[in-house]
Amino acid sequence: MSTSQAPAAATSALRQGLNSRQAETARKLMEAGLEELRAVGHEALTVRTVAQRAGVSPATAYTYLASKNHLFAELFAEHITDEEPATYDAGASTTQRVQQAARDLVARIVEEPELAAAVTPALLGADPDVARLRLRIGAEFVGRYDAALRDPARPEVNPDPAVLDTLVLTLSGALLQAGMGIFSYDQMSERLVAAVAVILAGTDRNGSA
Amino acid sequence: MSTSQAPAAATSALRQGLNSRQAETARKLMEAGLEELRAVGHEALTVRTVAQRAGVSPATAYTYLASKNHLFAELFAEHITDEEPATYDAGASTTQRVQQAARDLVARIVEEPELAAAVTPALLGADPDVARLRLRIGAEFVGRYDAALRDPARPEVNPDPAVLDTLVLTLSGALLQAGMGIFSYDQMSERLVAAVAVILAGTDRNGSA
DNA sequence: ATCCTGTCTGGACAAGTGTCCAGTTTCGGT
DNA sequence: ACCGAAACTGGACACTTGTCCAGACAGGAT
Repeated sequence: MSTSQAPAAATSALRQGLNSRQAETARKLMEAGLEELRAVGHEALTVRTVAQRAGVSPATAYTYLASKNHLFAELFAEHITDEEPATYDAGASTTQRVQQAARDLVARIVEEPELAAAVTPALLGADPDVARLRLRIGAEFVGRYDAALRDPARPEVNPDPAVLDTLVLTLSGALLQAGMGIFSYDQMSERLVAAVAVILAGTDRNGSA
Repeated sequence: MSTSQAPAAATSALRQGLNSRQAETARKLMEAGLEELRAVGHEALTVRTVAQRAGVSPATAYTYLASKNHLFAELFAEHITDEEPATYDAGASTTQRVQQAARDLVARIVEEPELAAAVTPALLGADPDVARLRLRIGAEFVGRYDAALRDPARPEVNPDPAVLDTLVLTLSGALLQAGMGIFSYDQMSERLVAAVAVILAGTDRNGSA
């Protein structure tokens, strides 16, 4: 009865309601997780090896990380979120802006190829921790395309939701197909840029390839 | 030295180069797999429970099924492939034909919701068996959209590959998002139909919403 | 009827995953 | 300097997954 293992909520928010000591442990685990991922890939990585690299016992690691998948989702969400928003050339057409957004996003993802490979299966899990992160990641995608779709001259008018949905669907699809190895993450960029051109061909009238 | 466990290739084609006895065992396993999937869902299903339901030892099951994921991929490929090709109304626009194709595909998928939920994560695995099936499934998707895109009056002219790619990306994306629980498989149909309208808005000139 | 080839069985096995708990360390407050 | 609460440790645990092998079994050819 002298312990209370779980920080804050039992299986929740890695970065919420942690005191400084816990925050430090969590940070070490995240960093070790990314290093381990780069070093051995997502297949070989286990929560225990991450714990070891972080200089922490497996039991401790499990109080912060519900699972391997949770770690991957957390790392990916952080990676994709930690980027300054793009600024678009004033003269760019909608198509050009959205294509830029797609390229930026893919570039960011490709920076950590192992993470990209790890996250797609991870996000499909049923863990509540993962579910929360899925929403955050999805929101980030929507936010980026939404921003790119807005006319710089009139940023208050909302983009067509059907177009936005379709763009996000192609992005998810590209992520899935790259995750499956149907095409490389390098080719992903071209595919998405082409898809953007197709999708906006009916809407945007000055800039589709 | 008295055995040769693996049928044909060590870890390959479930339906190729099997003699009648093996084919019978394989069939029993596939049927039992689908029943088990319906009964307990893909989380609880294990190769061992499928073996038991099929009246076969676990060791035998493992000579046909490399893994749970392999089973799911095999079942899904069979399910999606075993359907008579749609016929389209002669007067239908390209958009209408493609929307019909999307609806048919989703309808087919929704027939076995547990299978749909199981297959998305399964297809992301690295097993060679799964990789083979991924290609077959992908080809089926492409084939259906390709057929729907062709003008019934001039079926020999190939559809724009960029449009075809984009359609397949949205389909994969919808599958992924439904697999993640972002929307239900019921909503999937609407989303895809809307996406088709957006994608073909620039191309097809008589039938987009 | 017998043999031979190949399929199937039963059970043991190693490896990995997440849980649990009793005990130790750390650190802030008094 | 001490005390108590909270974080961490080490190790055992139950469970699942896929592999392996020696032997039992069936079915067709001779």
